[in-house]
Amino acid sequence: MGAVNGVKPPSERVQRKRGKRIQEILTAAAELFGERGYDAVSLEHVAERLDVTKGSLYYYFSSKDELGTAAIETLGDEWTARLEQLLERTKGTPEVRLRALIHEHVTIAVNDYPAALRLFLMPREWPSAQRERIKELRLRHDSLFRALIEEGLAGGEFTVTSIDTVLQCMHAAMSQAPTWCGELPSAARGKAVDEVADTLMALVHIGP
Amino acid sequence: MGAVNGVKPPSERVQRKRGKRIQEILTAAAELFGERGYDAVSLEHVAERLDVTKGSLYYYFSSKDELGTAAIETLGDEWTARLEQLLERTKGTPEVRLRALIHEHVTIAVNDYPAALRLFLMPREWPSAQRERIKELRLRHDSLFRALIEEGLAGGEFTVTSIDTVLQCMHAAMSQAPTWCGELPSAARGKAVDEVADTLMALVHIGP
DNA sequence: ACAAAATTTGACTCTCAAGTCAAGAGTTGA
DNA sequence: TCAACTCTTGACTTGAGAGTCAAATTTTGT
Repeated sequence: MGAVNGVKPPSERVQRKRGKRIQEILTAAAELFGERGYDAVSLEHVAERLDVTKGSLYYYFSSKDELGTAAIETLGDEWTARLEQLLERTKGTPEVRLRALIHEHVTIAVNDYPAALRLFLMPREWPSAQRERIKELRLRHDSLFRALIEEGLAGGEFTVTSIDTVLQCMHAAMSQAPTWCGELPSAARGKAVDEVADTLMALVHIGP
Repeated sequence: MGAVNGVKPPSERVQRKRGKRIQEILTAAAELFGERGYDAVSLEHVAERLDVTKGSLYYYFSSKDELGTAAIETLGDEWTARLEQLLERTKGTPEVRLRALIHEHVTIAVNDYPAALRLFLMPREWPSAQRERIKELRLRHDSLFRALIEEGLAGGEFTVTSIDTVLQCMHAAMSQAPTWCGELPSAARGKAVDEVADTLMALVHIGP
């Protein structure tokens, strides 16, 4: 009864090539979305950066939303990986490590993806089909911060009113940072990022 | 030499009426932009809310950007006025007053204009012609917070690394609040807003 | 009541970006 | 080499929203 599948599967080599192409597209798209935001980037922009035409993109992705979601996922993975690496090479108290994490996160945002964070913070911009996926990404990312804060709380180094609220405030501030640090002359940026990190550390040290 | 102005100026009553109409339009537009953001609202939406057609809006404003800027101005004025009123009726230490200010600000954002704050925070969304105007609005608004913080610093109640950074972080967090508080069942919102206020107060009490 | 002025309408144009697709170019493997 | 498959092209359709405008409607002042 099962119909015999009449078409050959593509060879492995061809599949690998396809996978590579998809990665190239996702990287280009992630960069653009991260620089200018989802709505502001058209598929022609993405195609242009790759020196192809829009039509090709539709050969790999069936819609802008599908490409967009996949690209954000790529971006999120890379970002999280960089933060994890940072944590691996940073030893010390939760205080020291949390500060380093914040600093790295803001640095990535300011230097590499000035518009990326609002993609994660604002589900409003996304078609509802992709919301859940975005939330998951956000959660994984959040967990790096959360784990450190919990560790600090357990050790009595940190105090907070509500850990969720602290996380939300922290992320909000870090997401906004590119907007204001981006305007600064690059000489002043380093200092600005440091100040953000110092200031945000206050969130886990409630009152006198 | 001066050419005689051959056209009658409209009567005062007519002018007042025109002014009122403009206010109606601005109010409707400010509500919509505040709820859904600038790009997501078309002039047809605005017109629909007023039970007229798009064409009428162009009788009063020459472009969407002009209407948009004016509407944001209206919204900003109203918002600032509410905050000023709050301060008038709240006496006490800078600590008490700053907390009340934050609380009120977040409450307005969450209840009335969930998408409004990003219009102020993200110059990116605006055509460059309007940027400066928006920044001024933001500045006036900021000054309420800044004044209180400076007062607290002078009195030795507060400590900060950088007052500008604190303000930026505070605004970023308050702007984000509607996104996450909005998802909560309305019973939990009050508590959430309180926690945001408590948490943000930590920003002006830099640690031990 | 009526002419002039103010306002509103709705049909129109323009532009931009998403999405489609048949035909052509390039690759692969026998 | 050649047939089948993979990929790319560019011209196309479609839809949404900004902006225009002459004509119709409503308001105003006399």
